[in-house]
Amino acid sequence: MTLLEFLQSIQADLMLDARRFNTDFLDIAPRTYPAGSAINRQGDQSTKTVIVASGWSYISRHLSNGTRQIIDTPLKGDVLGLPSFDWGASNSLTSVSDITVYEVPSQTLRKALEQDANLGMHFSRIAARQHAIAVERLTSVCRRNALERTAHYLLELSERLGGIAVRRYDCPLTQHEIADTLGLTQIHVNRTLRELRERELVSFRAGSVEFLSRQKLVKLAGFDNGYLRYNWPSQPLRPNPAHKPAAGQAPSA
Amino acid sequence: MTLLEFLQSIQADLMLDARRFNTDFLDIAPRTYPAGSAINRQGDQSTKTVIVASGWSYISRHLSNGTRQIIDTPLKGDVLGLPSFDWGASNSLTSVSDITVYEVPSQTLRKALEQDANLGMHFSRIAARQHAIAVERLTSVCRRNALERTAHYLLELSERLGGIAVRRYDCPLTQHEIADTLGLTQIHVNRTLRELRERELVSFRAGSVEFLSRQKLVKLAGFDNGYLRYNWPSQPLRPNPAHKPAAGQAPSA
DNA sequence: CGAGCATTTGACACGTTTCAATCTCTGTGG
DNA sequence: CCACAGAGATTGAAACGTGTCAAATGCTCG
Repeated sequence: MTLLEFLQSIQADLMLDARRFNTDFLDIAPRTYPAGSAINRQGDQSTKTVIVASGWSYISRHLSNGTRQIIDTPLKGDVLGLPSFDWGASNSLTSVSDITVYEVPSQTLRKALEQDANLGMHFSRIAARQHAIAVERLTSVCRRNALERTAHYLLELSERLGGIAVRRYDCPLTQHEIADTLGLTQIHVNRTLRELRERELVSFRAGSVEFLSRQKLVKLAGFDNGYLRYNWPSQPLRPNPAHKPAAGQAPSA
Repeated sequence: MTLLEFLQSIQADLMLDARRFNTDFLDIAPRTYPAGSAINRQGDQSTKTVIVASGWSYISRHLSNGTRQIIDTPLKGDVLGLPSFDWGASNSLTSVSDITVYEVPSQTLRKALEQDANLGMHFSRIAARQHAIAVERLTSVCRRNALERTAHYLLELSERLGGIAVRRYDCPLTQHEIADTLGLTQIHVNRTLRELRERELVSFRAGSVEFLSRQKLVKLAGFDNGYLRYNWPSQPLRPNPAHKPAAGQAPSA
């Protein structure tokens, strides 16, 4: 199996058990960390790319004033530390639950990139999506209040986990971690979640997120899932029957 | 001249007059827009990549609630609409001053990418830097107050314009545009700029930014320019004498 | 000279933070 | 089996930063 096929399979079908794949010959090691591990620390000179197989974690940056900002919570299929992204040096990766990741040495990636032009395009799409997520969060933090922002975030997580059909999902993030993600305080996240619950929009209690009225929530948050779509090219560099443009999800907003 | 050489030259030496280059045979058209033009509109199905040669502009996103968020103010040498980045559809590009850009058709880019493996790496580095800028802004907006945030932004612009040696620069952005960039109101940007001036840190009046005490400003903002460095690989895919890792700037913080 | 846009200033309102407790779990040791 | 500790969640009251509203000033261009 090529690295490209591996990436495509882990990302195309989120229901698959990642361990089904024989990745030995790819020089990719699946590795498990317990909850609360520092998989990468800001400042590390790491030279590996990490692909999330299962579990929750967060990417964070620590500021000189003592605070931290959570950049994103990568989910199954997300790729961290793309080639040329000097990622490990400036970001920490901490597991929230037990987590399984594939760690790809830079050398392996370099070779694979030389051999397969489509792989570069694939990484480019992944990078584009991650950038779109960061830009959407920036927009959210600047232009939406706490209620809209939290609603938007919970909707984004649901779509990234499995699409618009998801009615509820487990989320092990603490209110403090959500606060550090959305630029709020833990206390205000608490009040905001209460209001979302009292308005019968979403309920987030005991690690379980349940949508009560997804439609109203989408409207409140001004949520448009377009930015989460992988932008498959209409014509791959070489024939590639695996993916068509139509593979994207239908908009929910 | 190859596209890669063109990109390298326009980005390596910001002092060069971009019009010196003969770009005809690259199928790259230099094009000038007057101030206030909509070079790209959110929703356009554009299939071109834009390289900024000179002038100021901003990338913005419009929300359903009527507000807008300015994502970035690209400067000379910045590249917009990288391949796979479904950029034009979700972002607007508006000129603030008269601006000259190179517009590269997707087809040209596609061919160039197939011919030169280093070009893909080059774009990857550009994408990484843009992502780092977005992440730093997200961090800034979430964890710095108006004073620190504005200070940080003015420092970032100076470094992107010419490095730490820049004592003053012209900036045609209005307070309203800066507000839409930093997640503030125009009125509060005004108050903040006044305080920065009264504290004798930076002066921003009549389109001119002048550093009064860059050292104190860096400290106030918690500014570390590491995220602005292009992450040149230690070993390019093929020998490439033009760039070495040491080509980066020295940290200022 | 006046229109239009950007800037500047003041007073007040509001959203979010800060501070201080209390409450609810869950796991652990006596 | 219960007491306890510790982490997370919840609530209230007050403080603070930024937004909102309103108006005046300055600048530039026809």
